[in-house]
Amino acid sequence: MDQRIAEQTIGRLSLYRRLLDTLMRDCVEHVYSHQLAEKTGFTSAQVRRDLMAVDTAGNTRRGYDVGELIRAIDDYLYAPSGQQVAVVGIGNLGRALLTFFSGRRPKLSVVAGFDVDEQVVDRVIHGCRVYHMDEVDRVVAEDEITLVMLTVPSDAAQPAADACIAAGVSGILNFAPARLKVPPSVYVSHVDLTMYLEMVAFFARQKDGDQGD
Amino acid sequence: MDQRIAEQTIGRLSLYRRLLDTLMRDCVEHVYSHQLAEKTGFTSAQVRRDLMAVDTAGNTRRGYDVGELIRAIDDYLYAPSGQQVAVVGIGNLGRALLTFFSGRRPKLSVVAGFDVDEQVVDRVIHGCRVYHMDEVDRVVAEDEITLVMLTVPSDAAQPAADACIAAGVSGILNFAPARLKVPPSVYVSHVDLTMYLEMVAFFARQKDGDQGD
DNA sequence: ATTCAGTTGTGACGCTATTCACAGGATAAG
DNA sequence: CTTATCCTGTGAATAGCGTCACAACTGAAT
Repeated sequence: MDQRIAEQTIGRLSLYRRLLDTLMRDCVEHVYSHQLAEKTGFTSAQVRRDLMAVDTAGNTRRGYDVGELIRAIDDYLYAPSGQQVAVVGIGNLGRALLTFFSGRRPKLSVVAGFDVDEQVVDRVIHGCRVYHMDEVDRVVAEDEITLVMLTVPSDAAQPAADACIAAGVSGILNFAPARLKVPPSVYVSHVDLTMYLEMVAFFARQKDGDQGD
Repeated sequence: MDQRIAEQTIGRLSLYRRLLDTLMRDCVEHVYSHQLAEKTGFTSAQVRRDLMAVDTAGNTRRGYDVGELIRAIDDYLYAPSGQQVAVVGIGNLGRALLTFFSGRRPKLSVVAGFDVDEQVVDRVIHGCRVYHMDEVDRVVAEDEITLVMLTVPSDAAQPAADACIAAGVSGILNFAPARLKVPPSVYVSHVDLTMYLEMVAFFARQKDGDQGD
């Protein structure tokens, strides 16, 4: 974790990492930067630039060794012991996330859910126990949860985030359509579905207008 | 829809637009760029720069008129008649999106779902009829659907996208962890949940290491 | 041994988005 | 009417990211 690294680079590394899994499964041993570029839609220079961040060295004739590259990206991207994640807000979206992430990435385990609705508290969804928000301090400490995905209604987002931060969470993936204020020691990323849909609507319309290109 | 506009600008305009709704509800009549900046976390210069794209003029003493600004952003961002949206892939995430967008933005109505599973086909979820993928051509034409949200398993993503494009869709919001190849007349945006979570994991860890700032 | 084709790693460059900074303008107060 | 204040709109400067292009290298073929 040496110097300042661009968010975009981390995003692309995560993408390469997933692609490498499929290559590994297909028993591919080596891969060129231009092949990774082809599959991701970036340029080969971009791929090589990104891989400079991780501790690896491509062979100038065979490209990158798939196994070695996976190890290098894993070392760079993931905590050795993994990180535990909770979903806060067990509505439709929260449930979908519990299902989606169940066993998807080995180093990121979703281990708990939180809600305030007695109807879902104490239920087990996809192997995850749902706790009442009142228990967030205890459960976050006990299960060493460092990350939460926040899927509560927008007016509940800030208080819920505050509670999680007080409990010791250091990263929040926020799905509520509200901007969170957090101390500088906490990292927040906003996944704003409404914004994404409006962006697609705008640019799709623009493409329709331009007819092609 | 004049000249080339940055994707980020459109995203921020969508954000300002939503914020303005709450101001309007609170009967606020005028707003300064620095107030919008405060609420969104951008700089006031950024806000003013973004608003240059839309047809509006702030008053140098009172700031922007809230109603006037809403009108200007709406004119710029939305098709006068609105756009119809479909959800393709009615799993947990698809259902969550149907619920989430139900009546959320007046100019973007989710009007249909598609799936291949006979168990969900013909059911009505949150006011949306679910059709079989075989009917995509007919339904897209009849309901004038121009956008889809794609929430199918990753190996079904490309064929599903191709079918939608053939039916006339011009914008795709793809939630499947797969990069889509589409003709240049179609706009695609990838919402890669795994990537977002891994980014949060990385930067949260980095903040933990740095202890603050 | 030599040549050759095709790759990596990276300094230099260029482009685009953001921020700075200030001229010009509106309003309220005196 | 004049002054003081605090805003907007925007040209210019800056920063950040991605691309170019090429030296250095590898291994296969001859």
